[in-house]
Amino acid sequence: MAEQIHTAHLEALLGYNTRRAALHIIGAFMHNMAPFNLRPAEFSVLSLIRHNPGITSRQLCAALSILPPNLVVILKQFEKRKLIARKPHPTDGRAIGLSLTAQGEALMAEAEAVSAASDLSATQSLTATERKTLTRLLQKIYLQA
Amino acid sequence: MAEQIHTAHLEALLGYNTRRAALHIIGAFMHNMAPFNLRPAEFSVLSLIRHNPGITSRQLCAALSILPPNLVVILKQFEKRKLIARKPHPTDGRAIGLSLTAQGEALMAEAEAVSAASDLSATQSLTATERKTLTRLLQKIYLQA
DNA sequence: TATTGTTATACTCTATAACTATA
DNA sequence: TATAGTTATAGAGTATAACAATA
Repeated sequence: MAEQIHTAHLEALLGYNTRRAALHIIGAFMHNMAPFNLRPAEFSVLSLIRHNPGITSRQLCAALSILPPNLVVILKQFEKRKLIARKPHPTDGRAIGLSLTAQGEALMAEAEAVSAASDLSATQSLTATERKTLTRLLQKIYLQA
Repeated sequence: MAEQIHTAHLEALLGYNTRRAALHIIGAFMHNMAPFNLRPAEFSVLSLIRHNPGITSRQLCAALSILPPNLVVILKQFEKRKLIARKPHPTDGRAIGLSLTAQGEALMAEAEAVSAASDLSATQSLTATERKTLTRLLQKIYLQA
């Protein structure tokens, strides 16, 4: 019962290690973002809108691998919270350009600072160089193919 | 509309990068494991039972961060598929020791080979050295604290 | 005909409360 | 009283099908 469990075989898999590390970092993220009432997907949507004013739903879905029906729910809540504004797209009558309200901008200025601090805190066992190396290798995986 | 979306701010977050990479690798894993009818959590449970015969539910939950009620469902299906056997624990009457049946052993011998191949294929943009470095850094994150 | 945004809905994953039997 | 295992259920997260408006 008090025996040591052998996990070496699982720990040889990059899928297992990546998932465990992601859960660790994102767990801290969710805890630190709770005061802002933002979950990971919601934060990333607002962040992309902030740095790409006028972005459309379709572009958000493509960039974040979110399915359109699920984004609709997120944007609806943001509008209710007065964090985003919808403006007709200049050239495409079907599309709608998204941008942050002053309130959304204020929220995200704080939230992005907290997210960076949370990231550092959750990976404080790494040196700055190791963080940079890790970032490069992870992006090599999902930005290829 | 055809504008380039700026994702630099998100890509500076380790949480974002780790999650995207995990989704990439685990997507391949699920695709390759479909013939075995094993999803990620199910595979890891069977793998731990295989390399730790006699392991208990509680030990599985602790090692894999699975909540007991969710493990019950998984084990019930495994028993229906005749992949695992339950034997009373030698010293603790409350606990039950888990082990693979011959059928479960045969399935996992194949499944673990496929999982390793899937892992390599999903990270083929990395060199062997980079994979080793990545594994070390990821484990440093979630095995600490 | 293809695409943007939307609705409704289903399925999976994860989490909580409460129970039983053994320690 | 504490722990191992279980039941039932609720909540997120993710997925598919089908539609209206515009290109």
